[in-house]
Amino acid sequence: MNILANLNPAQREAAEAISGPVLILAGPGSGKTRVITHRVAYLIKTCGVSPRSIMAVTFTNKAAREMEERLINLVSGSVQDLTLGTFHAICVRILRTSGTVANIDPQFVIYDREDQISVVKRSIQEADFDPKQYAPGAIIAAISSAKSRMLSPVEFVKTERNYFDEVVSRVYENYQRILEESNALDFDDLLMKTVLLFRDYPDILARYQSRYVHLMVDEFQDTNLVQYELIKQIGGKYRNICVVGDPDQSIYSWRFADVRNILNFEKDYPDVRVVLLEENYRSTKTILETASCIISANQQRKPVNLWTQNDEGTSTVVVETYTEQEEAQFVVSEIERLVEQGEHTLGEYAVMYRTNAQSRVLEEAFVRYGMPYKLVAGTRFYERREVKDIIAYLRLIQNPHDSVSLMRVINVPQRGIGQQTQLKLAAWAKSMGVSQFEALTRMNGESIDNLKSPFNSHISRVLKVFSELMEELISRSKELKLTELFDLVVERSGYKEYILNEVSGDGQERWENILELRSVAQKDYGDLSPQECLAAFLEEVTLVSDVDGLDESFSAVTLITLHQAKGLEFPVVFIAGMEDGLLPHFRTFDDPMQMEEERRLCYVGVTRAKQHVYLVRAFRRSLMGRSQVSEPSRFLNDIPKHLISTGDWKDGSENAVFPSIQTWNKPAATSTPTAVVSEYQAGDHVYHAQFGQGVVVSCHPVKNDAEIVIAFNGAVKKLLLSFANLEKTD
DNA sequence: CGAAAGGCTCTTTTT
DNA sequence: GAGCCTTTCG
Repeated sequence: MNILANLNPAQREAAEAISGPVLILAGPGSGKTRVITHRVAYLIKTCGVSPRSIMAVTFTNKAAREMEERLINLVSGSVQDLTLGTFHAICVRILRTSGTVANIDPQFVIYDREDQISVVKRSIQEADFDPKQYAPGAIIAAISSAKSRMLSPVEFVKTERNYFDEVVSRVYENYQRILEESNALDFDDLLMKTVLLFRDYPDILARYQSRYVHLMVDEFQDTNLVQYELIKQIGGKYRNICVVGDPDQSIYSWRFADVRNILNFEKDYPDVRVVLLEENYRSTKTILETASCIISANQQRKPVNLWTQNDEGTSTVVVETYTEQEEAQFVVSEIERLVEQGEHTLGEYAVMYRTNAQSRVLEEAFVRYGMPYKLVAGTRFYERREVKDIIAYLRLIQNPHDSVSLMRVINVPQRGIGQQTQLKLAAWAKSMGVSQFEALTRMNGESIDNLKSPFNSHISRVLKVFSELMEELISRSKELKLTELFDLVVERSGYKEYILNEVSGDGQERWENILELRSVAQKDYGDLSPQECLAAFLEEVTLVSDVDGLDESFSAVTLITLHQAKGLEFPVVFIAGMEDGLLPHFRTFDDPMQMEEERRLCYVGVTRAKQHVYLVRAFRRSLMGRSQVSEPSRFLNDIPKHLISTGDWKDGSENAVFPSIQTWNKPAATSTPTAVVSEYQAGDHVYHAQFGQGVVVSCHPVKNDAEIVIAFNGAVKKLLLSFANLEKTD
């Protein structure tokens, strides 16, 4: 059987070009993923290349997982030895296995954004700057920018151009020192340290170069210079490098991704073979034309010729509502209307938006209607306080030098180790030149250079209890299975008791999040040693991307940011918040380059759709508390009138009177008497028409109604009692 | 030391 | 409208 039989000529050319550098410029919906997977399958099956010799880089872990699944089907065999994952995940593996020579302790932990903020704050203070004067975010961005150019603190100093740079360089110096002392790497370090490792140790690079005969990189338009360099290094021997991208979908320049990588690729590899994928298989002609008109207004771009054999399809629907609440109601009721007409199932709808803040109002509407939805990374699971606390304990066990985690949990639950004590501990450790944890272990024993412990006997005892707790956990971690260790941590730290007795009353919910984290730890990590399991678990929870958690096992409307939507497709797409100030975002108004990126973002959104696109906006919207009036998105002006319909719910005139909510709403909310509330109690079994069987977690009155939280199979939902239409069951 | 209360500033997008 | 920080009091 010919693996490439079902590809069109251009796709086949791209898949067959296995030697030398290849650049695939793939428009949206042109079967890019298909080409990549078939290319790998072709290498393995037809050309007899060992999976071990292939590295394929994807943008998210989800994309990697899907590619693996498809490959298993295509090659009907194991692809275990294939190196497949994100740049970050691949670099972690390289650094853990080969980094020791470059002084990288394989037990390193990875600092995420929140950890970075905490380190930057400390760094600002240590540099004697006013922490209120400099936004940690801005400094992190500057440091990240430096690392994306592979500048160490020392090298960064030489590039200083203004006072802010000077501030940054001094903070950067502290920041990097704290990371080193903590045996921690941030996201940028993972990439940069790998490139430096290869640069400084050619023999190690040579090993990887010989192994990876074939390299492939997806979403190449969103790679940064370090990632480019890494590919150049590893592919240096065989030069069989295939990169796939679309400049029109470059939307991560704020993360220092650089589209110029595509141009440079053609320069660095003059013998490159360029393949254009221009036939779109995803969208209707109308959708494709709408998208083309939006993107064509960009100045900095080469024209491309996208086309499709698909039908004309329906008009692009442009809708204006009065407020963002009505916008949300329109979206939900429109979906309901379409579903009732038999147009697609709920899982085939997506609602996209520019900012995460927009999701809340949308979510509320879905809850009120009792319509199932999935919010991609709503209040991101791994960023929740209780989840991060437990992760911090586990990180501390893996790597006791991790000062951010230490400071996070040393007094959670409260152990009487307050801020003053923590500051003293930090200062004492610094004076001895050891990590804070090491200082703790010296509480009673000998101190270095006669630097005696600064604590009184009471505090000393409290600190000793904590350090003994950690030492016990560390020693048990060497023999216990991951879930056993997890349970031990939660019990012995006192965290379980602490969280369940929270005064705020959401202790139960937080505890359930911890149990959910535990279920991740429960998964099969193969036959790794306890230490390796712990490392694998921590790596997984740090490098997850939000879309990775997108659950496709049940049918519900997807709520997602435009950035997260990249690479996905849905039959029906709503883009909410089509307003100047939101899309394009007002922070981009004074920068033409950024403005072009906003346009690309809009293009990405529209091109996700297969059948129908709705562009929705609200006339009035509250932003940061204030209610503001906004103009329609300037991008709407670029869509020719003949592609648009404004829907029949509005009379079309500029000053239309907006229909009252009731015209699209379900029957008005009949207020539920408070007495009914007590009808439901935690533990009751109930039935819901869409979610099925569930158990009541909590129920409390709000205004004339009640908010009821129910655990359904696999998902916990918060519903408004009057809309939920519950049936009590036994 | 810790809990509670009040005041402050933001909010783009994320591996 | 929320999360973070500071202040205040016990």
